[in-house]
Amino acid sequence: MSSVPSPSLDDERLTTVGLLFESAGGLRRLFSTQREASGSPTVQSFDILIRLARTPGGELRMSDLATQASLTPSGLTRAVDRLEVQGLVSRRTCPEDRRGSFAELTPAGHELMAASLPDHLAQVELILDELFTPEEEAQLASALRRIRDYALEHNTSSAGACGADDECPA
Amino acid sequence: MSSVPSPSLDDERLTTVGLLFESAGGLRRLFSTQREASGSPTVQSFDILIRLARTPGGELRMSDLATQASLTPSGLTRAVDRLEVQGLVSRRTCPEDRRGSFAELTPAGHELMAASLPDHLAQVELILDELFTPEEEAQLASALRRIRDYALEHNTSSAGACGADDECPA
DNA sequence: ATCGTATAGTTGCATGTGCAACTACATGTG
DNA sequence: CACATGTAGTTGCACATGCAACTATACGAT
Repeated sequence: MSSVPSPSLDDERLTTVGLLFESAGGLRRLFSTQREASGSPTVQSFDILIRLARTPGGELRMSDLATQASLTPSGLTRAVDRLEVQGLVSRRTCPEDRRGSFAELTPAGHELMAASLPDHLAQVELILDELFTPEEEAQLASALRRIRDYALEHNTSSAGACGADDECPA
Repeated sequence: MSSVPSPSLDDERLTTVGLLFESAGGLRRLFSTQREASGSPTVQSFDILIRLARTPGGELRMSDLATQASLTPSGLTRAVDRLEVQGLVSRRTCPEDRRGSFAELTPAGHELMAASLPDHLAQVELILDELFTPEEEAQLASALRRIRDYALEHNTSSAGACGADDECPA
């Protein structure tokens, strides 16, 4: 009967990991449906735009942006292509390493973010403030940051281009 | 008072949300690369399989599985199609509601999970035990569960019918 | 009973994404 | 300097996913 001989199926850690995926996916969908109503760009596009907007200096290397957006270099190339066609982002060749490129918001991109961010921030605040106390939110952010940094460290071997954590706002 | 046009860009909550996406994406990639080495199914497939394996009774309605796997009904249909072709999952028509279907692991599916789970669990334990104390992990799980439940409650797929600019009062 | 509406799931089509191969530049070694 | 090796980013191709439209079943009203 008990064709499942592994009690490990009940392990709480598997639940935690499953919850991480579910919460991220669910939140993404939630943002997606709201965004759909306001005619704003897609969630993936918005994720890229907001990371550019939140970066001090306003520009990011393609590879860094790819990491932050959880995309492969190829996926990011295409995503930035689309944003460039829309006039929201522009590429700038890195002068010190001519292989590399920076992505930065155009004036139109900044405008769009300025127009979209209040709604988005309001929704985020509504959710987090309802679910968590400030301390709980800080603990959550800390825990997630540890997971992210672990993944960064163990994924593409050398990902240290970002210098310190604090340089990456998200 | 600064010249920054949108001070809201510095909001910590945006960072938290960004971390949620990054940590989930990073972890998914991490699992993906390890899984690639062991010749096991894709991460998306594995996510579906593990959720089936961990469900008491061993079967889930397609719609429930779609929600858990962060997929649309259409996406899940295709995913289960692939797993069915591989002989890992089978469909069973729900006797009480003939519109619905259950998905359940086949014997081969159970075998595969029994073979794959130890490695996966070991990796998960390695990560979580290194990053968190048991208390911290429980807090993290609790926080994520709240986010997931919030998203579940507010998504309902028909909520988009609100059409208003702000959030859905639903 | 019959109709109209709602729900579960599946398919056509378009798009986004990843992997592998490729180009362009950089860096180390003789 | 020439060459080999490594890195940043882009493209071809294949696949997975979402949206909208559709089928089949259930449920409620008259």
